[in-house]
Amino acid sequence: MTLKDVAARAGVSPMTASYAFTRPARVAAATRDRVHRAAGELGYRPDAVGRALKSGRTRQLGVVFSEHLAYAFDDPQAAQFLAGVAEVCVEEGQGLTFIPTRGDGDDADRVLSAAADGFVLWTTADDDPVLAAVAGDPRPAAIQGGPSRKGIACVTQDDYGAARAIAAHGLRDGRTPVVISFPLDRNREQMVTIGADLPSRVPFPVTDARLRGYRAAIEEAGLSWASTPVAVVARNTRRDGVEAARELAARLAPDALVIAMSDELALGAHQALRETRPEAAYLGWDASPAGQGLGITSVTNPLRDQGRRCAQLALNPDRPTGGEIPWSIASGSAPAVESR
Amino acid sequence: MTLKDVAARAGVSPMTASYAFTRPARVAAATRDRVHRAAGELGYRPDAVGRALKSGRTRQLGVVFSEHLAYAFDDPQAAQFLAGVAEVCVEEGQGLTFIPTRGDGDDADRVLSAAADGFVLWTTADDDPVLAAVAGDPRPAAIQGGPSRKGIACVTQDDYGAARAIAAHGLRDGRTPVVISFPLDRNREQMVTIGADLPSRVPFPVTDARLRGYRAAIEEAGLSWASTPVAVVARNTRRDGVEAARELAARLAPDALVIAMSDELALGAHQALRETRPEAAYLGWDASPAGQGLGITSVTNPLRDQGRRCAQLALNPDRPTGGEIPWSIASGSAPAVESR
DNA sequence: CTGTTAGCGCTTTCAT
DNA sequence: ATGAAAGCGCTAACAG
Repeated sequence: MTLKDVAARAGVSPMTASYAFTRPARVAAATRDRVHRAAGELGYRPDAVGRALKSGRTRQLGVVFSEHLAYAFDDPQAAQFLAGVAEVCVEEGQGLTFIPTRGDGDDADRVLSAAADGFVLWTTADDDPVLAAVAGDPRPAAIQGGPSRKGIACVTQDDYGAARAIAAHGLRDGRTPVVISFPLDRNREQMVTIGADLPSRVPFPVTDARLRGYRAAIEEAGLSWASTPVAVVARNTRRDGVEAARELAARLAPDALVIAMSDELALGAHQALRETRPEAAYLGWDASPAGQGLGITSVTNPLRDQGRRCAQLALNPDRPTGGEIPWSIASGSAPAVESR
Repeated sequence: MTLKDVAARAGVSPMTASYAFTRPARVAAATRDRVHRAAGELGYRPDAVGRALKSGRTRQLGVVFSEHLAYAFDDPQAAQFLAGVAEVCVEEGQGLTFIPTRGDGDDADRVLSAAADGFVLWTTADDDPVLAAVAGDPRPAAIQGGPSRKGIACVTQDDYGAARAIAAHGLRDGRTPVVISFPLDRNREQMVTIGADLPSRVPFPVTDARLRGYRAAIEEAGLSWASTPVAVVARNTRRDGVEAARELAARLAPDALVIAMSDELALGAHQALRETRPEAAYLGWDASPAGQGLGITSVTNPLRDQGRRCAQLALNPDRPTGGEIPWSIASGSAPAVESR
């Protein structure tokens, strides 16, 4: 069932048959119908691989998560982002290919070898080899959250400004802060430390910016960043939030302000501390419905829209970018039963 | 940067260069190193398209959601399923391609034209043309939740038995049931009706089986299925659960049993009715953490594992299937503040 | 409006 | 252990 067979059956050349599918207008209506009928009778479908080889375009957008791929689906924020990417792919008639990375040395090769016309990356570390590989590839690419690189369009919100603003908001009535942070490096080592012992620069740009923002607000509130407890999680899950809160428990004032880098982590902390620290307050990120429902104050983060923008940039790099990613602080209202 | 260039630079034939990558053992170590060095210097990466054309294998698994593709990422259960699929793809060194469907007549062609060696489908309706198309294609395929078709391996739990069991459990102490159901057809029309007015057969097999299970339990409890209110949602989201509950409100006894087909829907109903029907009880499906935390009783549904199985079946159709998908009834514990 | 030519990058014979 | 020939399915460029 190749195009040649269809052409033979329709009594035309393969070229005409090809045009009947790809440029219907270029072929006389009668001929076109004959070709389509022949194709139907033979059960012919154009072959994407042959088409891609000749045309040089795969009509696929490659999506790279430099993590164990399954995590992408476990993280609700990543899922929102992917939903936005998928929307654009559907609108533009493009396919969506996930490029699995395994964390071994071949990841960069795997990405570059992929059958894709452009790439969308989920935020990663400065030293991720995939980043350098994609930056050096001529195909267009966009990344959510950074790091920023020449050759890769960067779509992100002002993490520093938002972190500083939400922490200042949370600290306005004199609470004592603790921080629950995303991982500090690609080893994802879980630990509890203090501000003074953090590295001066974290390779994940989102994490780095948020830490700097929290620090600025804490110091501007007249508190000591150096002695602020910081729990570092391995992954952005509720479970890790629970564990982080448990490990921080000894250092928690009754009126603690738990500053978490995501609603998932804040929700985990809330779950862990509900009983023992009923007066604690929580800051998160992404303003999830669950977080809002439990009274967690959060930074809004339109990840679906960022997914849309990344996909658009990776498909049509020349289109205008669309300006800043907006954010605001959403103060969730605690459920009635808890406001006693 | 084609393989020919690498071969020329390494002073070997293209064949030898090819083998140096695909069958390293078939080439003398010295030659192999020379080829690899030449490739490194030239920045060569094998081209997936050329490879696929000649070998006839794309090393990609195609995933089809016969919905607006973005919904796949909005539904936490679908995300779990995808996480399982992705895990297997990473383990097997396969790529993962989403095949977007648009709901138009070309979906079947799009799926069959895709560059994929096998297909994984998310549960769909009996009359979905994609189903027939994939069944008629020689490539292996697996579907979660059915419908079952020759040529497509079906991975599903016993929805009828589980629905009957959980409904019987919920009805054991005399509550009055209402049902919140997934859509009844591909139009996804939202509505409120009663058991008597439901079609005798729903084209979505999962929905059909669960409705039949609920009906059996309700009738076995001596209640009237015909007069049981049934709200039908358009999509499996919390928001739709809220709306369904609001529309049912007038028909709700104080001690109502809200039988929802998912935890998402049950959570929405719980949110809508918390204030006005504090004594109501809720049944869901999938035993999500959020549902368990709010005391929703639910059927466990290992969707991640089903994703793994589907991927394995679509990649290695000869491997053993692995037996039944287990389920049990998980009774969430309501938070302390509500158990008064 | 339709056909001819040529070749995209790679790998499966089969020979050396 | 290596190479030569051939072609996977399709379409850009150019004729006719």
